[in-house]
Amino acid sequence: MPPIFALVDCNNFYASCERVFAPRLEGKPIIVLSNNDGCVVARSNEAKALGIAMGVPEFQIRPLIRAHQVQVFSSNYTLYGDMSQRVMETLEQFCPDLEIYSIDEAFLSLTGFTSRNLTDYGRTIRATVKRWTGLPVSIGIAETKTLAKIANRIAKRTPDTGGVFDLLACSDRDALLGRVPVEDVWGIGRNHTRLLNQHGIKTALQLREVDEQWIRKHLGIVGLRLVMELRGVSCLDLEECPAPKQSLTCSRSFGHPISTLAEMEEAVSSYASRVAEKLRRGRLAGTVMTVSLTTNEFKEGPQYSNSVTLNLSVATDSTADLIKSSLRGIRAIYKEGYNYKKAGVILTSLVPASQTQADLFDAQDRVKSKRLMSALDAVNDRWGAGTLHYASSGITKRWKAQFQHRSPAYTTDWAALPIVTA
DNA sequence: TCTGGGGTCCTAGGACCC
DNA sequence: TCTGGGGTCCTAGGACCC
Repeated sequence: MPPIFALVDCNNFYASCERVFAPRLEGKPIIVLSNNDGCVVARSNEAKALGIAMGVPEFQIRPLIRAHQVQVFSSNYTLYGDMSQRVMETLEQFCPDLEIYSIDEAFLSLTGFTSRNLTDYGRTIRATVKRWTGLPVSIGIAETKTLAKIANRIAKRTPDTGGVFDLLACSDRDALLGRVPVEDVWGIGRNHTRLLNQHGIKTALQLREVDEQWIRKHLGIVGLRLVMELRGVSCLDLEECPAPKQSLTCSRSFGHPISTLAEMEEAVSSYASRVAEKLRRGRLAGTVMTVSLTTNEFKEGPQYSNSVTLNLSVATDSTADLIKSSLRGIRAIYKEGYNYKKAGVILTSLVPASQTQADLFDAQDRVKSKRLMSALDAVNDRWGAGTLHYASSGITKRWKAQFQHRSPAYTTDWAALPIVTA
């Protein structure tokens, strides 16, 4: 049976999540900012219409924000993560074969659903998600994932589709592909766009017709797959079981520049703690740690960035171990005389925690450490992240990122439940 | 004053082995 | 004169994604 994919994508996801809990903002421009309230990472349609671009720094659009009373939110990942889960659970009711592709997107396999009118089925899905979660979605349907992405884009931009577009049921496919700029094709980024444009390839339709040898040479195997997908040959399967994670990162910009080793040690050790928590949550342990730091490239003055990779010799998920290594790393690369903007801790060579190798020369009491970590996680789950933490992570944390416009955790914290007044 | 964070996959080139 | 070649593993860097 030939495969059929649907791509379901939440419209302006973060902005829409904020609006669900602030219905007075219906029809108003909304933006959501990145960590530290740095850049715009989500915009409602009204904000897009004002010309606010994705990724612009907030300080550059302040006059626009004031002039049009744009509603500004800091990002609230607890809220978005919970809303995402509700959307995915709803989709599962309609189609058990589902791949959660990102926080706001899922691919469904509609292979074998052809006895139905797929556009109608999509409309039912869309209406149900809206009713159960309050969030608007768009749905694109086609015989490959890459084409489903394009169908989704058409659904989103063409109001009379009612938010659902089935490329299989469409008679003028070539005309539509001819209107899709090549940079909007899934898998074509800035650099490939430049290369393709230099060779006169400007649309999805033109990309589809490119010679296979040429594409293999210039865009590699990934590019070749992409072209085949545009031709309707499915090369990317639905991946229902996510592959095990290969790396785990905590990297953050500071609330203000750091210029002392002591403060840098605090930050890095708190990032290492965060990585340790994520490891334990995923029942993983890590063997190789990379610690990095960097100054602010947007500023004048001397720049420095560096990283160091440490082999931990034994896979671990212990906060104490990881802090110790992160401090060793940061001391190796820290140089006096710079204003640092950001640091990070990355763990790689991850293995399931149950399969960690015992090291004969490892003198530590692993059982004791494990009990300590369980207690630490339990307290922080119950009383809030960071209730218990290692002293090396600092008490004042002056370097921590700022969130001036954060909305409450409406759906995950009893104290923040929205209140309905009659 | 103020510019995010967290991932994956592929490729080219070097080291090493036989 | 003229000095192999193929396979594997590892790593750094590039490109892309949301």
